[in-house]
Amino acid sequence: MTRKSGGVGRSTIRDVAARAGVSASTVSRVLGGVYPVSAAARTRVLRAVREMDYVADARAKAIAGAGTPALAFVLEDITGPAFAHMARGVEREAARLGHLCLVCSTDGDPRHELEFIEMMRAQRAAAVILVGGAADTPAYRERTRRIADSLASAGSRLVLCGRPPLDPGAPVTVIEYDNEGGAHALVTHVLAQGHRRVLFLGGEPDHSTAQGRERGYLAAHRARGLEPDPELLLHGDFTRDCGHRLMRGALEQGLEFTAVVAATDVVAAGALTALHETGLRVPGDVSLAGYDDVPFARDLHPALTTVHVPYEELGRLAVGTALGHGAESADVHLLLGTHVVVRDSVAVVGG
Amino acid sequence: MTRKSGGVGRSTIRDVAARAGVSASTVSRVLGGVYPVSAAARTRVLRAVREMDYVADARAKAIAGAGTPALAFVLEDITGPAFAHMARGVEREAARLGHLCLVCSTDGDPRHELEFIEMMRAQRAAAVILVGGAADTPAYRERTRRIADSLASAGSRLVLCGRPPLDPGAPVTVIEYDNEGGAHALVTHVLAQGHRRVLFLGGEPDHSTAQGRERGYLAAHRARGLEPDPELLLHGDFTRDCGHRLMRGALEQGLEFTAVVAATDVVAAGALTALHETGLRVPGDVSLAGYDDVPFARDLHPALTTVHVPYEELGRLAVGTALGHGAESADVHLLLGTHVVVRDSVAVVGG
DNA sequence: TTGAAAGCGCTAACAC
DNA sequence: GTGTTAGCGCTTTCAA
Repeated sequence: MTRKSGGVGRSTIRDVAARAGVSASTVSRVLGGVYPVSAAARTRVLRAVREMDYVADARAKAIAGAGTPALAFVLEDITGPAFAHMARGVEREAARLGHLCLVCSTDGDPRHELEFIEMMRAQRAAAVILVGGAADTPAYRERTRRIADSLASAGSRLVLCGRPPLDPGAPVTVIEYDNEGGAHALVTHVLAQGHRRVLFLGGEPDHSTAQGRERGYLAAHRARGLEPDPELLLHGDFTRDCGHRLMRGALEQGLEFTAVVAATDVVAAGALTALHETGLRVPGDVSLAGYDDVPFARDLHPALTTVHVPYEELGRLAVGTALGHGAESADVHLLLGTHVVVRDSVAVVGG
Repeated sequence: MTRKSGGVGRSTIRDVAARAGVSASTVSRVLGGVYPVSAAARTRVLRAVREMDYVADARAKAIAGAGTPALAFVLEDITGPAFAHMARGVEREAARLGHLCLVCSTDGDPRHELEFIEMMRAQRAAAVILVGGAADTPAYRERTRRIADSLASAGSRLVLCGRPPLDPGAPVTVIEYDNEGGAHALVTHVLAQGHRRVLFLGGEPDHSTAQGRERGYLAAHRARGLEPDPELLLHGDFTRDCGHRLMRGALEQGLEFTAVVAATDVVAAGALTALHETGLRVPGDVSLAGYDDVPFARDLHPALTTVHVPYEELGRLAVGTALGHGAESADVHLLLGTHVVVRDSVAVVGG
């Protein structure tokens, strides 16, 4: 007796069939809503379904070739505001398209990342979306390329969302945003206020996001015929504490500067507090700018001048493009624009 | 010819078996790592697996009774800092225990919630975790009770994380934190600074979280023999804009108060900006407190006095307790403590 | 319109 | 040790 009869334990399509006095195929057809079924049978089946509170096992369905595959996304830390917004974009678009979402946090450990990707591959996810920047090294490219191939050969697809692209030919969808352009515009704005010694604060030096923004910082200087003092580049990570620590350090060392551009708004928040603690006025004594335009940026005091990044849109597009085409379609590479949001934390130098 | 031979499309355990010159069972045994297999066979199998980049289909595994079921969590909006921290707790603990996580955002719409829960039930998730407060109405209790029963009868389990509990006897795990106690302590602290007209700002009036905090606000007053003016209770929602709008409104109307306690830190952030815009000094002219102790609270200016809630722990416990026991185990109900974090935004009245 | 039967990819009980 | 066989819960031919 393999049949489980009682109320406990999920009921199967055969239980429903028995109760409705039809065959399993008929139940399947009713639930699928496709094939012709007599009104009488349909009614009896639906009643049985309701009475038993039956839901078809999605995994069995999937294995039998029906059902919509899940979407997977992997990020570093869901509590980061930028990550969270990309996640929201992914999640919303997936829901709109009827897909379930699998999610994993790596805490920045590439080994976890690999493990997770294996799991998602085992789940036969329609696509695996890697969210957020990474160290853009040869090792990264090789490892990620291998993941892309492996996913592709399993009928799935890799999507890089806000992450360094791979060498041409890799079966991958890339949705980026313009770190360099945004930083260029922002720093240009700062320089236009007369600042000449602008600190660049935070960000891991080999991280693609930090590098892009730093390139913009440099380019903006050079476009004005300026060559920034290398001492003004202070690296660390992307945390609030890093911004705080670096800022204090710079102040205590007596480093000279009139403005600071932080790698992210979160870093800027820490820096701002350090500035306040030192008794410096922003932007009276020193100007400060961030990057990301996270929600709390406008409630800092002064409201933070920053660069807006369409994070949610990024996530949405990642899903849309990944699902929108078969494996042989052209490999999409999108670059979304950013723009400066001028608020109150940057002022004319000496003003 | 049902066998797909080429490189495209996932390969099956039988493909691996054929390549290694063994039966499918042997492959299964090698991969499962349990049964005795000859070294020779094991080697050949592992080589084939590597060469074909094979990963067993987790869904087929699951359906055959092996594999670890996924965990599901449903929240309103992943970009809310409090939600995000609970999500992190859930996700980390799930990962530690080897479970995958399914995630859904409802945008606060109970219909979406129901839809999602159906999907998770179809996935045969080990547990469905509902994250975040809700309107605690009879309809809520009934609906949620039905969900709990339905999940239980399918061998899954409902977990309420930071959400109103159900009537006794419901097959549900509840992990709450002390909204009322935290608010009581916070408001007591504010009153101790001599404030007598304390605004309570934001939060949907029928939302369990807001209600709990409001109860604490009231209780703290009454414990001092004070009866707060009903006019000082300003309802809305949990957004930054609500805090901003409500605060401006109160100021423009000339409502009298010397301190404001916001329903959340996010609401407090909006209120703080409104205060600044009006030229009022905090805490010189008016004191301000929040609730949640989100990361940006200490980078507001002045740093925000608030109530710390162990959100991540909440999520972690939700997973742990849900998975830790069979269906017939005692129905856990935990209430986690909170504590006031005194920073700089509340001062002695008139100080 | 319907049921029986085969099959999806995997595991596990049962021989050999 | 290893292969054969019989499921897991579902969909989908194929006949009837």
